[in-house]
Amino acid sequence: MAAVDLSTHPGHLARRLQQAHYLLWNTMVSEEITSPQFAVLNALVAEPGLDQRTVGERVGLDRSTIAEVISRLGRRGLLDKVRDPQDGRRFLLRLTREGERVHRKLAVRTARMNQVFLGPLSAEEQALFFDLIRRVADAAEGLRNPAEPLAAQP
Amino acid sequence: MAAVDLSTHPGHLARRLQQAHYLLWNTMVSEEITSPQFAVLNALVAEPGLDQRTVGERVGLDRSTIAEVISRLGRRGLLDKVRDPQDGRRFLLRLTREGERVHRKLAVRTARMNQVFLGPLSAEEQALFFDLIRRVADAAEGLRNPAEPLAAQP
DNA sequence: GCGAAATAATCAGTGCCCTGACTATCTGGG
DNA sequence: CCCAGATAGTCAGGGCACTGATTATTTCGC
Repeated sequence: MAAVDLSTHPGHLARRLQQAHYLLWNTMVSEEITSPQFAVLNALVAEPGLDQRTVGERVGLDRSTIAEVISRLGRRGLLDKVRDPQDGRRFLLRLTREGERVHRKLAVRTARMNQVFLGPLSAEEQALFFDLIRRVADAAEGLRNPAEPLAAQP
Repeated sequence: MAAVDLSTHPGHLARRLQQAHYLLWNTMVSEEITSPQFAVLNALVAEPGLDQRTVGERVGLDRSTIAEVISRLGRRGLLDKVRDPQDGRRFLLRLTREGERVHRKLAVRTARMNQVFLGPLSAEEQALFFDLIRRVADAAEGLRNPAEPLAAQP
């Protein structure tokens, strides 16, 4: 028997972490608006008028997924989509009043949820938690992107 | 503007971590077999003859999701499903020869991938990484499960 | 023995996530 | 000016993940 211990597999742990977060979000934040949807609302609060692709970049979603998320937010009346008059390929996105209201409400609840979620860790451990995950995720993303050269030699 | 910094939101980080892992898995381990599917193969190498629900428990998947994953592995001929003669509700699961072969092959590649994925961290940091994530995930799961009493008073 | 509660699995429905193919639009070189 | 290449968005297809409802089987209480 050559079975492996999954508790030392970062992918398995990442999946479990995300599932645990999903459940807590559902009970403490919202059953309607998901965490990725909130991330999109948040990006548009920070930078109103972004186009779809750029929002996806900001929150880390590919073009297909961001299209679905935005369509759902649009159906709920939380954002408006208008053609960019300067560039007919783009849609410019902007929150509605209701979208801003929902963002404010959920921002408060999200902060509370994060406290509960990270409750088992001390303040220093929380900082470490962020740092370690961020470094691993950034490095893995860097492996995909061709590592843009500092000065391109023509 | 009341936008929030997502890089201090554990849920957002967990999602990014999982996405990064997904991409690396795809390039370094397999495009056919996914990480959850490997987890199921691994559980059945450790304990052949488990039923569906128990496999789900071992790898952390609910009854619906585990059914899909098992159906896909069955279609690929990696496991067999037979009715439990003792209990007609259950299906007993067992890897085929091919299933065992695939598990062995992927176990090697997975170990290599984990080294690359965790490469940015020192050995102590890796241990910390596992510990912190596990504690957060365990605590959050515990919030759902009613915390079984040590001695049930009848 | 028999009917009610519990359990294993399935199904329908929703949402996230990716890839690869396609359409529409824009931009730049000849 | 016009077409080739780049870019924004959509669509089809596959897989993961959850809830709530349903079906089949077992088990427990009487």
